[in-house]
Amino acid sequence: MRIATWNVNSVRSRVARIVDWMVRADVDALAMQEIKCRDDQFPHTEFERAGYEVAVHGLNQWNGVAIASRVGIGEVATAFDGMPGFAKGMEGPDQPLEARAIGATVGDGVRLWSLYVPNGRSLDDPHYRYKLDWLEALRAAAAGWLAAEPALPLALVGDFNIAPTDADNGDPTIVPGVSTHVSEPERAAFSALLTAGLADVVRPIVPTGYTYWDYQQLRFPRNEGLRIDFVLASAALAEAVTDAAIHREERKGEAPSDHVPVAVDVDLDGDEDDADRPMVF
DNA sequence: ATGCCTATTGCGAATAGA
Repeated sequence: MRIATWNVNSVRSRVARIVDWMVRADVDALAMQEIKCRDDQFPHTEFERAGYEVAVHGLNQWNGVAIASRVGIGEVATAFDGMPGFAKGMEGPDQPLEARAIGATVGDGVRLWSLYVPNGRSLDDPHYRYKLDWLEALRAAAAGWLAAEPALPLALVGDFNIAPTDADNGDPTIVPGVSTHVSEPERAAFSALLTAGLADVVRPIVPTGYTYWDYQQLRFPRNEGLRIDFVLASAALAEAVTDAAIHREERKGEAPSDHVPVAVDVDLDGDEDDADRPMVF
């Protein structure tokens, strides 16, 4: 089974491009972030015509996540336990939840979460505290799932809005000590996910390369990007990974997202069916 | 060229992104 994650930066503005890629890249299940619409605005027909069922969690024009699958989709959840909310100018525990997480079981029992981690905005913004709290709640939830079922094939995928190492930051405007995405608390929060039993399964196979380039200042032609989109897998899933790719070519051409898809092949039943499927087209 | 920000709301300027 081939699973992928992609911050699409509005599903309505580039639905043809997204579905074309899914078909061309032979993707079985795609986790999307920043769909920027509600379920009733989502372009369901285009996905269905290509053979995908979609579970959507979108509240308004901001954020929004979805999972498209042609290998079944069930047990949909639109938040994880303990997930904090946020509203500008509000403090305290009653802030509304945003559409930043959707979980579903796809294929042969893979528990897939499409995650859009808060940006943080700046180190002194309340959104930054929210980002750290959100990540800690995610860690606690994932630790709970794995404690209950150590052999669970769990995938936490999406836009984590953190460049975990300096090698993941090629953008000269993102400065350690000044900018979000590279601060020590953010990197510690990411590292805590790994300690909780999740592994970045792309980096060992694709050791270099970014997943995001700002639209401004020729960031893509200059290759001044960030690696902030990840596939984090539990041990049971990580050992079944047979290939991975960052689809850099999706940053080219007409009206691209500022992020590119990241895809992983998993072979849970060990039959190596995917061994001869080309990863990049 | 892989090209100089982009999407949404709503009709223009604000918000958000990272």
